[in-house]
Amino acid sequence: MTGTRWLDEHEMAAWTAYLAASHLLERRIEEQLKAEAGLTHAQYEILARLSAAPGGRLRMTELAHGVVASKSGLTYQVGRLEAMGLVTRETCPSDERGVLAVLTGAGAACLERTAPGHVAVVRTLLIDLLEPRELETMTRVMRKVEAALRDAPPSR
Amino acid sequence: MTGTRWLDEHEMAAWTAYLAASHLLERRIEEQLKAEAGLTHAQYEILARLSAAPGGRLRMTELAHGVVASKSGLTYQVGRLEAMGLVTRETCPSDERGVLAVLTGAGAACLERTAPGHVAVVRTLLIDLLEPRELETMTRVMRKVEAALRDAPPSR
DNA sequence: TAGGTGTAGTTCGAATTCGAACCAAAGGGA
DNA sequence: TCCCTTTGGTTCGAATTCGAACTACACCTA
Repeated sequence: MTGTRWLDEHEMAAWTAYLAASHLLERRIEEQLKAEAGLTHAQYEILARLSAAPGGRLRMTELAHGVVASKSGLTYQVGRLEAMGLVTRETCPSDERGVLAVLTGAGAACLERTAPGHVAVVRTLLIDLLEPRELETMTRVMRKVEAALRDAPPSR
Repeated sequence: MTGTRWLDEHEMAAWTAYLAASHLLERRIEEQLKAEAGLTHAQYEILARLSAAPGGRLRMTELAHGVVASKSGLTYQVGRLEAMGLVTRETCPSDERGVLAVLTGAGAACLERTAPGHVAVVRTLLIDLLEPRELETMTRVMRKVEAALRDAPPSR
C-alpha cells in the first residue's frame, strides 16, 4: 500500500494530452452534429451501427454493447429516435423478450444526409492529422485498451 | 459537395477502436472514483488541477479551460466541491469580477487519499499497456488533436 | 468622467446519462 | 410439469452537462 507508482513526466503528459483531446473532440463532434442534423453523437452512432448491421436491425443489448452505453441509456435514445421516425422497434421473433431496433427509410436518409459532415469533422480533427504509422499505432493501442476493459469487468 | 472522402478500412478501424476505448475507459474511471472516493472524474480533475497550481488556487475561467468544461458546468462542480468542503471560493484581489477556486486542506487530503487508486486504474488500463514508443506517439498525436481543436473554434 | 463594449461568473431550463429496482419471458433441472 | 435462476428491456429518480440569458465589473475612448 505504501508504494504508488506515480506517473512520470512523459506518462503524465500522455494522459493529460489524451484527456484534453478526447474531451475537446467529443464536444466538437457533438456541436457539429447538433447544428447540422439535430442529432446527438450517441444518436448518430446508433444510426450508423444499425445501418451497418444486416437488415438494418439489431438487438437492444448488442446495440448497447456496440455503442458503449448502459441499457437504460440505450432505451432512452432509441425512444428518442423512434419519436423522430428514424428507428422502429420490433419484438424479436425468436425471443419474445427481445427487442429489435430497426432503421427506417427516414433513418437511412438522415444518416446519408448527415454522414458527410460528420466524417469531415472526424477527418480534419483526427484522422488527417496522423501519419500512416501513427494511425496504425493508435489503432493497436486503442484495441489493447478496449480488450483490457472488456476482459476485466469490475462490476458490470 | 459530391465527393466525400469516406474513411477507408484502416481509418474506420482506428476511429471505432478509439470510440469504444475512450468510452469504456471513461466509464471505468468514473465508476472507480465514485466507489472509492465518492467523486466524479470531473471533480477529481478539478482537485488535481488546483493541487498543481501555485497556491492551490485558480481562476474559474482558467480552470474551465484546463479541465475542458463549460463555464456553467464548472460553476456547478465547484459548487458541489464547496459543499463537500474540498474547495472554497475567493474573490480575485486584482479583479473584482473574478473568482478564485481554492483547494482546502480537506481537499488536498481527499486528493492524496484518492490519487493512488485512480493512478492505478489509469496505469493498468492505459499507460502500462503501451510500449515507450507507443506512449510517445500517443502523446504527439493527442497534442496535434488538441492544437487543432483549440486553434479553430467554430463557435465557442 | 460618461458611455459603450467586452469579460467573468452565475442562473435557469432542457436534455442526457447512469444505476437500481422492476417485470416478463427463457432455460434448466428435479 | 413445476420451480428457480438467468437474461432482456423498461421505468424511475438523481446527478450532471450544456448553451442562452443575465448581472456586475473592467477597460477604452471621446
